[in-house]
Amino acid sequence: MRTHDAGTLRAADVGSEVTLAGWVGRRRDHGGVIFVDLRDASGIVQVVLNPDDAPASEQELNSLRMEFCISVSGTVRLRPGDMANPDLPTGEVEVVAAEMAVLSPSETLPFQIDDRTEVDEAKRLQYRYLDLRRPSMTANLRARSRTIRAMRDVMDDLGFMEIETPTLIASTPEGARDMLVPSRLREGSFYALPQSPQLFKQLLMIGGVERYYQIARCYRDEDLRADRQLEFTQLDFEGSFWGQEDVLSTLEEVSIRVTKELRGIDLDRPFPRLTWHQAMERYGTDKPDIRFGMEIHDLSGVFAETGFNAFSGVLASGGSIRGINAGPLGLSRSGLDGLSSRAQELGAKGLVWMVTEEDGGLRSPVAKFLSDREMEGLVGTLGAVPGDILLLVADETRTVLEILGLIRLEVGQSEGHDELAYLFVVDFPVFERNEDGDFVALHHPFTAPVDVREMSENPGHAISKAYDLVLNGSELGSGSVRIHDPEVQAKVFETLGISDEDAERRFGWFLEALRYGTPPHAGFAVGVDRLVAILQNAPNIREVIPFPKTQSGADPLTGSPARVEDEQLRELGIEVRPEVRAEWAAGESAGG
RNA sequence: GGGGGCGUGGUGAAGUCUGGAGUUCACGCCGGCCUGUCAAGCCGGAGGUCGCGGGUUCAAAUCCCGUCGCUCCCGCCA
Repeated sequence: MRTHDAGTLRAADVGSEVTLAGWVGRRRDHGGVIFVDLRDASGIVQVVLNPDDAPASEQELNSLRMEFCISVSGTVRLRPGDMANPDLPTGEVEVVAAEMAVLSPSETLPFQIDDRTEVDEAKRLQYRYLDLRRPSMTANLRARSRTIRAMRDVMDDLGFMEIETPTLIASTPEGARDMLVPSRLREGSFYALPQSPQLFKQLLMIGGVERYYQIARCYRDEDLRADRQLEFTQLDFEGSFWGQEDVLSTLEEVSIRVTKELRGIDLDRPFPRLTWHQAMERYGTDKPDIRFGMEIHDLSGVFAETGFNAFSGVLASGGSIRGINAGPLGLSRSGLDGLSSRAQELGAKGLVWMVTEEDGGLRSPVAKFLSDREMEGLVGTLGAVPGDILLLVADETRTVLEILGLIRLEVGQSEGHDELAYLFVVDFPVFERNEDGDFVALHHPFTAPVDVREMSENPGHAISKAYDLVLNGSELGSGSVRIHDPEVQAKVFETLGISDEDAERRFGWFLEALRYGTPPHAGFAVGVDRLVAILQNAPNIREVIPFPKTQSGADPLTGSPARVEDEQLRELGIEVRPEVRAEWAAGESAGG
């Protein structure tokens, strides 16, 4: 149907007879000659429709509109005179049409297909097939494809085998909510869609596979965010006779190859590393953006003897005072007060700002409560120079770090991702406490502790062989050395408060599998959507997912999720509660 | 579950704070002119219950209450 791709034509093609097909990007009708920007997946080339050449009937030529799908046969020639368009890769040439045919006309578009205007996202999703014609979306899809191919190339080079694991699995009520799928053959029972292939890839290790990977679709039924969808894609891999360094080095390989592919730059290795504890202390988060400094400093020593009640009270109750040097932010008094109220929104009692003066003194609403020695200590600890703005929070240490971590991002983080800062965070704790004070696994309960005895005796401080890959403040993925000893696995369940009975019921099959000569193994999962989004400078992962869901989990194009026929429910042994049906009825009568 | 932002011809925006005729700008659409433009240009035209419902008022896009949708964030995401 065609001989060439529109976007590939160059001066070297001059004189060629070509047949192209694609869409009318723009039409410039001069009454006589008509110029059409013909767009296909490869790009754009200018087509000249001259009525003197009678490429089609006059009526057909005049009927051409945006996004008509057409085919054109003609000759490639250099553009005459100085009419080359340097903004187009094909700008030196044009195709003079001898024949033009409308393959498929288009109705007037619901929105313009154009990267310059930002159309309401619900509208874009409703007409996603049109949205995908926009050059930025085409570029994102291509980048995603190249990313996944580069990942497969790396994994193949390293001797990994690609294996598919099931997506209809048993629910293990731990962690995120499972997406459930009712079983017809066993009424009243449900499959779960996997949150990750975790247990299956461990079974593959026990099965002697040694090196597995998969581009795996994963599902978590939790609230959506800019970087979270109900379903998402991970590069999931696992290796036997492997430790942490094998995994991290593989991750470097993958990141370097993908970054080279999409950005054309060579990353240095090894990637920087922080322990979880360092990350929390210096950045107030386990996924620091290290493209900029503004590190958190402990100022409790500076204020040990302070007469400022707000600070001394916090210290007396075991909290701490910490701060960042935000540099010369260029904020007004009201802007600074805005930061204070933002900190309060985030859960701090307050945030104190100080501006460093030319004479080394500090201007601040609380300056009058501070001694000269305290001010000197502040300026010294935070390395402040005149004009620098210092932001302090006093509270329970955990709160202080969290708030300063968030404020640091709000005042310091740059908008896009021109610069890339990959980082490994290692030495995560095995457990954290939930709101009830019970231990829960910070990573997942199959993660190996560094020291089993330490884990039993002092679970709150035990370190695990778990690690994260972070890029520009985003968690790209997590992994760990897994437990291969059933005794250790049982101890972890015990510490988590899972009884032997419970563990046997939920994971008995897995504990049994561990007893048959399980090799030591370790692995990781990289979030493909997040990685591509960052490398493409996209504001959220929906931009790199062809058909994403809205924040309420809906697809405006196909109407999912949707109700089903009562007959379907009956077959599954499922009933919709009467109050839900009442809501449906109310919603239908209320309308819009 | 909670907090913030947004919703105005087909699209994007201004107008909303401080109520006074559906006003304005750009794109698109329809018609006309135009044979070298490339976000083509010029002239003319059509097109909107200002998301929806209620309230206040002589008067509501504008103020108040509720609701729906989209979005960002907190919770949640082993």
